[in-house]
Amino acid sequence: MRPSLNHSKMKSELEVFREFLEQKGMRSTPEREAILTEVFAHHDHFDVEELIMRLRHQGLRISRASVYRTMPLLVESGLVQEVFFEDGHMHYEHIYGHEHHCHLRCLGCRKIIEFRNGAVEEVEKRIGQDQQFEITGHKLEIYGYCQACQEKKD
Amino acid sequence: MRPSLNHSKMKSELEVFREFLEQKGMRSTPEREAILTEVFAHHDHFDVEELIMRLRHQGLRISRASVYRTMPLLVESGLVQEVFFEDGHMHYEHIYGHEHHCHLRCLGCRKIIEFRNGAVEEVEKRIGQDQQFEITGHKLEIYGYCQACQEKKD
DNA sequence: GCTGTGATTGAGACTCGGTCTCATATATAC
DNA sequence: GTATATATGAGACCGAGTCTCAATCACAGC
Ligand SMILES: [Mn+2]
Ligand SMILES: [Mn+2]
Ligand SMILES: [Zn+2]
Ligand SMILES: [Zn+2]
Repeated sequence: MRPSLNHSKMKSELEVFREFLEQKGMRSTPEREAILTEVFAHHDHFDVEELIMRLRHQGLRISRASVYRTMPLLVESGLVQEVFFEDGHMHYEHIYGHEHHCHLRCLGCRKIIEFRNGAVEEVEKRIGQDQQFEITGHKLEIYGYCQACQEKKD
Repeated sequence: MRPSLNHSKMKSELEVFREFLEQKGMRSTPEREAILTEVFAHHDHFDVEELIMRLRHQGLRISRASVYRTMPLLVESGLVQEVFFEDGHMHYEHIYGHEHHCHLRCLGCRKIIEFRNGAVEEVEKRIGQDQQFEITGHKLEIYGYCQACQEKKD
């Protein structure tokens, strides 16, 4: 599942990113735009190493440092989010143009299943009121074993 | 909030840990038990560095390696859980003897508020059925700004 | 279009959380 | 008590991510 929103009247991610950079007094560069493009070229949960490899595969030699420098910008602009920390490094996904979703993770094979659920938004709202917090978001991960991995355990 | 369960007929964490180690063919050692004791001596979200400092403060010189080796055992035994990854390292809390809770985090001052909520358990159960997963747990974090930090932003 | 200037890039040094190695020490079974 | 397999500690090592600095480049102003 990767439900997309109706894109008809949305800005492109490139437009959003350019405006974000401009409004921060930062420059739009070929490196930053190539990274953005590559991030939106795949629908998956990736890490920086994979991203660099994909860029290389496109013939683009963008330095590690630039990729690492760009990730926080993509996150701050709201185009991308950190999904989870696994195997000693962070994993990301692009979110612009997609409905909010949570993750179900198999502890056996590490498969990830995405799901949407309104109840969590309710909880979020109520806790925000209770605690006088201005809520900006949430992350729900459910852990368990997929059917295949349950059978493997016998 | 750190709601405790009724401890009257519960095993102590030390008993649980000893049984866990025995059943894994591992040995109970003064180092492991001192680490366990220190972890249960404070109700907070700590990192390994803090834990080592606390042990030092008790006059105990347990090596970094031993502490790092013991953490996964505490997690695997269900006595402790990883709470979140922040500032480049993992944070933990002891959970044995405490009801499950989730975390509300202020992105301004990094204050953490714990809360309990039954709705998440419902979601967990339903998603497990839908996806044929055997669920073992979940982690819900809500992000936002506490009242003080909202005011600071003006 | 050209220029000037401050932002950006890339190479590689560096940091630091966490792991591994191996010699020494010790818990436990007999 | 002894044997032996497991655990510890010191420090080397690893790898994700950051920092430095010289060279490059985007873009505002002419
Ligand atoms: Mn996802
Ligand atoms: Mn907690
Ligand atoms: Zn699985
Ligand atoms: Zn705050």
